Amino acid sequence: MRYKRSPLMEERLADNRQRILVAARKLVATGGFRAAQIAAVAAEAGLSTGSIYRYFPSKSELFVEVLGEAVRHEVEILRGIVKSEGSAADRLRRAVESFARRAFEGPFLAYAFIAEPADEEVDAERIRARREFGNVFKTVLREGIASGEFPQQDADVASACIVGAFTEALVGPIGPTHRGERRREEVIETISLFCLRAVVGAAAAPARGSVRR
Amino acid sequence: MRYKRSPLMEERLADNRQRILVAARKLVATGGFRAAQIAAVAAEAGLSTGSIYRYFPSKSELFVEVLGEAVRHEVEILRGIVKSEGSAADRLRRAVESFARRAFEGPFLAYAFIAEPADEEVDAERIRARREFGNVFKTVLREGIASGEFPQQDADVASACIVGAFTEALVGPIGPTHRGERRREEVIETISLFCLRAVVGAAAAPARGSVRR
DNA sequence: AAGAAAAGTGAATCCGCATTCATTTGGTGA
DNA sequence: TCACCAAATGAATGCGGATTCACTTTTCTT
Repeated sequence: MRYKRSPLMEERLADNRQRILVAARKLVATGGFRAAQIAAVAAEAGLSTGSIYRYFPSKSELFVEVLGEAVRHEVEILRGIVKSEGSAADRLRRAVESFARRAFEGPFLAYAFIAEPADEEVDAERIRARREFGNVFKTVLREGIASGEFPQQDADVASACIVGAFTEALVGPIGPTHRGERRREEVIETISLFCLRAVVGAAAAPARGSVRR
Repeated sequence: MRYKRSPLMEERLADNRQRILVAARKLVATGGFRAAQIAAVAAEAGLSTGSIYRYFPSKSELFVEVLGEAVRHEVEILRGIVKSEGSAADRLRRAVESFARRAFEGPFLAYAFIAEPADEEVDAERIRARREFGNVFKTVLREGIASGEFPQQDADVASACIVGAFTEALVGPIGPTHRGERRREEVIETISLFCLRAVVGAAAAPARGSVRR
């Protein structure tokens, strides 16, 4: 009779797969893509290099999945904020702040996903990711424009600008130079205000209990 | 007696060096870093692979110089605009527009320099480049803030945001997807208005004879 | 418990390129 | 013109890693 995987086995396999993904993410988060060779991933996951290929057809596909997972998670959070209650401006600000804050928490991972050189396929995925982020912001933008809260503007371009703006501002502190912890909230606020003003077209009051000066 | 290079020879050597740089730039502009192997550069420059190493110690250094040259040129132009007459807002807008317009003209080169994966050293140079661009914008920002034309804000972060904003907005149209020629001026204007509003904190009128709608 | 098939292993391959180097080519000074 | 040295050449080498595969171990079926 044909071989059949027991549920236990099934689970162990799924577990291995997951462990590989986690190991890969961890390596990227720690030392960037450069540190994430297959051999290293295998060691981290407690498997042999050969085994990796039993779960993923190639290194690229593995990392595309790692990136994809992270992005899906991030987008979910942002979507949640965007769909929540409040003015378009407020939701936009909260989304930017939320993203920035998380980027500060996992700097290397963020850096790798935002800016570190990688191979073609992974890079294509990164571009897709940026587009997805952009789309989330585009949603709020459109709502704000429709409601008259924001002035008329090309939402595609403007949302790309938003993504670019906080991305770049974050890579500075995130990448080589680490600004001190103290400045962190200040940077986050500057970024979100920047985006807000850009879109609103007027000095947006810091609003609720945000950190000042 | 000791060997001495004739002026003619001297010139030919300098010429070769220059031709290598041009060849390298051309290849990057055409097919990105991926297409710019030493062998290809050599062929394009009409030399052998070995000869390249007579002029540059390594591939990385060659491309660092290529990038550096391009950046120096760009920064010069931007500096010129920043130092020209006019309100801070106007100079800022013109600088952004100028940069964006040139990026549209040489899309691949811009893409490669802005976003394409490359090796560590080249990438470090790219980061330096972004910082330089940022510094230019920081200058206007500071002036505008000092004069009260712009509201108080962290010029470091804000200038990074500006660079990031137009960079990202350009890589979209520049990279994989090419929006039609028609949208070009529109995109440029959206970008510069975005940056302007972000910094000024108020809807800035399109001013002079800029393209509308 | 034996045989069959899957899963796991890691040393050996393979590959793409940068880099080198033994030769050849061609300026340079006497 | 000769002897010599710099410059140019491009085939051969070296290298970092991904990928493979012959072999071992584990799991499943009867």
